[in-house]
Amino acid sequence: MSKGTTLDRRRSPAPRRVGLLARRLLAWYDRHGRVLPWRARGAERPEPYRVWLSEIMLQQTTVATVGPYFRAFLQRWPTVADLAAAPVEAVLDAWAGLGYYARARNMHRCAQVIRADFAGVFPDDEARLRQLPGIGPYTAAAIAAIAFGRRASVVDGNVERVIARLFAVETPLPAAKAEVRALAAGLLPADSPKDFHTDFRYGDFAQAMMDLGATVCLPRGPRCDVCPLAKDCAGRAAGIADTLPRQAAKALRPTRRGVAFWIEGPDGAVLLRRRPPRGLLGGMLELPSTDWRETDWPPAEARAAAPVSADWRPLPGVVRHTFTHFHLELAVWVGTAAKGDATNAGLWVRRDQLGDLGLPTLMRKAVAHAEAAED
DNA sequence: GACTCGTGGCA
DNA sequence: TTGCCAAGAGT
Repeated sequence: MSKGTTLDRRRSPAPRRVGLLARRLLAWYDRHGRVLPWRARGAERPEPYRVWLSEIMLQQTTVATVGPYFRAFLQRWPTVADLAAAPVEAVLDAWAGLGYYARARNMHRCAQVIRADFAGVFPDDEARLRQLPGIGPYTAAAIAAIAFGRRASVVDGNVERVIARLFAVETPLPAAKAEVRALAAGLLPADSPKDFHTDFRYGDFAQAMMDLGATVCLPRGPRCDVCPLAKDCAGRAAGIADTLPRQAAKALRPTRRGVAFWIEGPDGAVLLRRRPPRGLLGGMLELPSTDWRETDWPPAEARAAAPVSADWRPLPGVVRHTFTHFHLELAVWVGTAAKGDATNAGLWVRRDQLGDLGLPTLMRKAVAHAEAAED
């Protein structure tokens, strides 16, 4: 391949080249695109509800993790109206373990807006989708393209990586985001007279870009030998593809500490409570706990923070869990209380029902820690 | 722009 | 063990 044929980040490729590149990518997608539970087969378009549900779940979450949750939600709430009618606590409990719980709260609000303001029908354009709770730039574009065939530039983490390599963008993220978005938009074939009812498969193009990033243009060890865009790739030509995209240095994660209370009632039930509706693990069930802070908890201070008074027995060891921006070391104290002592402190749950409750992963670890110590 | 916000898999 | 990363959004 002669020099000067790769893509140049300083200017958009010519329209003819855009069209050829896009069709080459679609041809690759038709052969190598993944079969996924929410993806329509052949030329049909998937239901907007399925696309929306999957896209919310897939935010910062792997395909393998989402699969079982997607199927469970679809079975339990087959339509957006069913989801809107559910109590938000039921949605949160079904979401337990998936993480980023604001997604579930916003998704539920979104369903209610769709029902109340849109007669239960998803809007079919990017701008109106963007106004809905939990739907940001990426998800609005993805739904518009995949569910409605609209011309929309869909840029997720995969596409950022593909674009940064394809155009050899050496500016570190996140500063490079605007440039990457513009370059990605430049790869969409030109507008047809109207921006829909065209022949071009904008939805498949978006999914092709993401599949390419997920299966070929890998974060480490890109498989340029099987990439349909290799001969266009400026990063590969420069020998720097595997070093892109560059990333700004990330902050260190501090360690926070707390004490969780395993409180048994006289009949062996355990006291749980629901966390405040916003913030970390917002709206989720938990073992009652002190705040989580970087300094230690002297026993007297932890006792004062407990929801009931009891003759506490600290368990050996700690539960370790890492969140996005801090590590947590959670000690567990065991005590007993009369149910009357804990009025309004939470809800009593039988031990054999703890497994069905929809606890976030940290709390599952804490429960396991306490139960292991009881044996 | 900088933070906040989960979890599991992998090198 | 540690850090990185994954179909980002809200504030």
